Amino acid sequence: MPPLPAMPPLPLEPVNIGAAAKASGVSAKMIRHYESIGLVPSPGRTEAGYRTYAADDLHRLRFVKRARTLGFSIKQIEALLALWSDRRRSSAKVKALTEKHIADLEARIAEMLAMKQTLQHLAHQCHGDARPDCPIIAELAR
Amino acid sequence: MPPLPAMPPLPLEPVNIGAAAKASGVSAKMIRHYESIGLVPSPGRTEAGYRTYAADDLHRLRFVKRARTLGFSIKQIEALLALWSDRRRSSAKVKALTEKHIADLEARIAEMLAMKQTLQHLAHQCHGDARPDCPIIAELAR
DNA sequence: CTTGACATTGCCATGATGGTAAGGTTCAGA
DNA sequence: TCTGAACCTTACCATCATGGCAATGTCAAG
Repeated sequence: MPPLPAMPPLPLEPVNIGAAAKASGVSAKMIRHYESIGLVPSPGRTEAGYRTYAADDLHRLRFVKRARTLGFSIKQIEALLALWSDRRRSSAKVKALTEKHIADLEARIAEMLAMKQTLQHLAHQCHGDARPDCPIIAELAR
Repeated sequence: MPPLPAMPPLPLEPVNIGAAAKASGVSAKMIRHYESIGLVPSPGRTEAGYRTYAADDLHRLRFVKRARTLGFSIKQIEALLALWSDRRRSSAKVKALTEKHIADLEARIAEMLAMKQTLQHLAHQCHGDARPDCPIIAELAR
């Protein structure tokens, strides 16, 4: 499956938060959260106080969702949203932000690969039977 | 550098939390935290209420530190500590726990590699100049 | 005796998300 | 028309591992 799966068409009419969640892939809980931290603007409200999301809002939520799926942090998404709505943006800025994120990912991947290597090495040396001798424990207790 | 670097010899005399932090590589803050959640036992106290760590305590803290360095969660370390002090443990249990952790690592690594792949693909297509056209933004806004 | 380096507890923050509780609204069906 | 289900609201707590700060107490050296 592709990392950024296609989604069903957005509703044209303003919808409540539940439908917005379904349409965007962002949980209602997180939609409210994103609003509270200012990542997405406060949507309209019905007379009863229900949030109503127009096509624009849903579009933005989807953008956020896709960026999260690619592992961008909220702060980075803030920047990406600003660049998105800036018609005079330079693609260089977007690319730089993305490459920073790629570098972060690579660092974390390398760290975890190193852990994995060590662990596999240790696990390989471990009999894994009923006896207590265990190079894994021995290494931790070294 | 090796994932589990050798450490200086442990002090033989009981020490205060600052020296325990230096000797174990665990911050004083985290030592107190581990105590509060029961991961390590409450150490002795001086009359003034200062915690005093004996060689045994320091050994245990080092064990925790090494396990954290390998990415084990606190819950897993709890189990590892129990196995460590169980002379009738089966190495199979240690190995199983370790392999579970390896599998978790692999899953996270795979997820991040997928992100990285997609991002690199997009970044590669992006001019990265002063113009606003940007396939990265386009993909997010799709 | 003062000063500086240490120790104590307690609270708040991170990042992104989930849960739960206590209440109000809307709508469809009996 | 009533009622119940399914929705919505806010507000708080939890996760996981860690850091920071504040107010206060202790110890050792000058």
